[in-house]
Amino acid sequence: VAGIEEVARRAGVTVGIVSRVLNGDPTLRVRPETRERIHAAARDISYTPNHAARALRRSRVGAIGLAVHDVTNPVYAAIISGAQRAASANRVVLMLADVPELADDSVAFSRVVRSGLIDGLLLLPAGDETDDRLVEMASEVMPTVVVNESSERHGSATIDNEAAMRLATQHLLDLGHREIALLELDGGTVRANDRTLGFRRAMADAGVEVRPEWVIEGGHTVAAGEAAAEVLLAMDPRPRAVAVANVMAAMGVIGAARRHGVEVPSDLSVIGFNDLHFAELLNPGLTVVAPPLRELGEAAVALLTKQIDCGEIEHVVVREPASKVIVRASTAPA
Amino acid sequence: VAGIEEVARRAGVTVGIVSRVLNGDPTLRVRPETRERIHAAARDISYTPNHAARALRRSRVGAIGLAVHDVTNPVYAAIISGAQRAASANRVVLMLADVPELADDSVAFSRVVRSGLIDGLLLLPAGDETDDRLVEMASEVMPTVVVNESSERHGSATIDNEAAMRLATQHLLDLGHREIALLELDGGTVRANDRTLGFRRAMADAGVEVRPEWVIEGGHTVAAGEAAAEVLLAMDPRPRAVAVANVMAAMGVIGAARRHGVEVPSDLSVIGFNDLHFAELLNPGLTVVAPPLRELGEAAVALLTKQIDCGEIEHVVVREPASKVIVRASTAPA
DNA sequence: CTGAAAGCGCTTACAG
DNA sequence: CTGAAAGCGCTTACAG
Repeated sequence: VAGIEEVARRAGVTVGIVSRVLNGDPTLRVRPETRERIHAAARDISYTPNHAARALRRSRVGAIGLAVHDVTNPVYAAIISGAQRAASANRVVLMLADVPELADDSVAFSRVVRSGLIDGLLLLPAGDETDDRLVEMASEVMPTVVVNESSERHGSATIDNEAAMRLATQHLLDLGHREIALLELDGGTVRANDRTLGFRRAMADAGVEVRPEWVIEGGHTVAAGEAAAEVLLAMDPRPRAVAVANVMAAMGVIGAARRHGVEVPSDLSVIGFNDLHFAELLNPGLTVVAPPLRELGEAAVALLTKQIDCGEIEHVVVREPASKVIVRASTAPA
Repeated sequence: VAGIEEVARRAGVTVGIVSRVLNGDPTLRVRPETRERIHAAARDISYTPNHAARALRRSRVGAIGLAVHDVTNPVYAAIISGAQRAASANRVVLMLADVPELADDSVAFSRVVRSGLIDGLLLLPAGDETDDRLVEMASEVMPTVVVNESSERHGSATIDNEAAMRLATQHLLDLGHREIALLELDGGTVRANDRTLGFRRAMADAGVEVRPEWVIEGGHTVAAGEAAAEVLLAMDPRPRAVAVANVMAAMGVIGAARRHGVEVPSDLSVIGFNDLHFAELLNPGLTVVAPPLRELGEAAVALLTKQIDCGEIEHVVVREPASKVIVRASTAPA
């Protein structure tokens, strides 16, 4: 792997000139001919600047980290893929990291965050205290932005959770439902509150009463959703529709309903929050409200890049494209 | 972020000594007292060696790349998570990359592969020509190992596809099935052949005839599996069980069966290849043969690390733990 | 036992 | 218009 020295030798100039030509230094005046020779030489040997050397000199690496709780969680897929796309477009490399590992293993934290391996960190919190610890630790050392959750003191990129949940609820209302339950998101996060708020607003706007006992915590796992659904299905009277603030929990609801002999959607309509690439393949296919998660991932990268460049902490709410309801088979008219 | 200079200043020694003490240079003799002062100083300021400086000096980065076609493909989840775990254990950073991007965008390829950003590359081929191109390009520049597919000329880590498929087929045979079809994997890869071979071996060993028209290509997507199932279900006579060499295709089979009014499992037993975290949640829950994919990811990292260290190309087949059939609701006695 | 110095491959003021 | 040189933060032969 030949270096800049070799390019300089071939072009008959010094390495300084090569560097400035290849980096497009505007203050540099060279004859077009020299410039051409340099480009040709670089092309000939497929010259690629050494990453480490450049990073060391510039004290800027061209890489950002994305810390998630579980790479394999399908809910993160769209965000990760949006972030990856934006990173590529910005000529920045994206590195996946593990939140629990980073938070609990100080060697791992040092290696990834303190060593200058990355210029900034994107953090996708799940809602437990590990997240808070990590974001505090990281933000002391480098630009950090929280993704999918609001944050006062740190940069943050979110979707409009309230609007999305209002939309989901509206879908049930539009189908003629009035006996609607809510399975709230757990974790006490801002997004959990916003989703509950969206539900209540939609219900209030439609003049439909919210029965307090029909608003319970549904968690963010299949098991938690199942457990919550058990409670709901044992009630009398029982709701005829349920808005679930998390898609995993919504899957759990369908499973519990099946076991209870409750038909979805004829006995119970279910709508989840966030789309999944396999939502269509469930039985029944799961109706969801799909917020712009891919765009959220993209926006988060843009925000972090900006924060790395300018140092200013900003907050962004991604509203484009608007969330939309993807109607599948788990919801039906009342 | 303080550097080695600061540690040296605090400990009252030169940076050379600090470096050698902290890196555990065995040829170095220092008084325990000095050693202790150095460690204390490093601890005090939470000294972390600068990644770029160290990489530049050592010409060894401590990072490896993992190129996949689609980060969000749930089939890769277990492999990725195994690789991530092994990377952490080896104090190596894992970077996710996109196969098509790397193969088709020479700037991206240079930035990731030729710049010394990573020490080696893991490649998870999907079976198209992009993979071949990328593995050729990459292996010329750095240690490269192919994951989940055999390769003569490059390092490779695979599972025992034949044994796994034999197991899947055996499960159907054990249930008393004789009219068994096979949906082959597409792509003409070694693993595709091995899976087909496993099916044929199991059938031969059981003395059950394989009907040629019941062996067709099922692809590796839901849509392809559906299409293949349509063909199968239109046949007369029609198979009562089907072994599918890919799990996405198996999901497609279930969908197609449902639309045709063919009950799974009472009219048709279906077993897929590879587990999915949501296989349980499908309806019916999908029976699969689950090879040790997480261990495959781990082994791949180990192999690449070794290849980076010693330069020798090796091949490994991961057989521990053995593949196992996870019985769910999509298979039933004949 | 410890220090001084070269050098990894770049970028960028500073001279000419 | 172009060259020579310093320096980013480390590691490691080489001297003392």
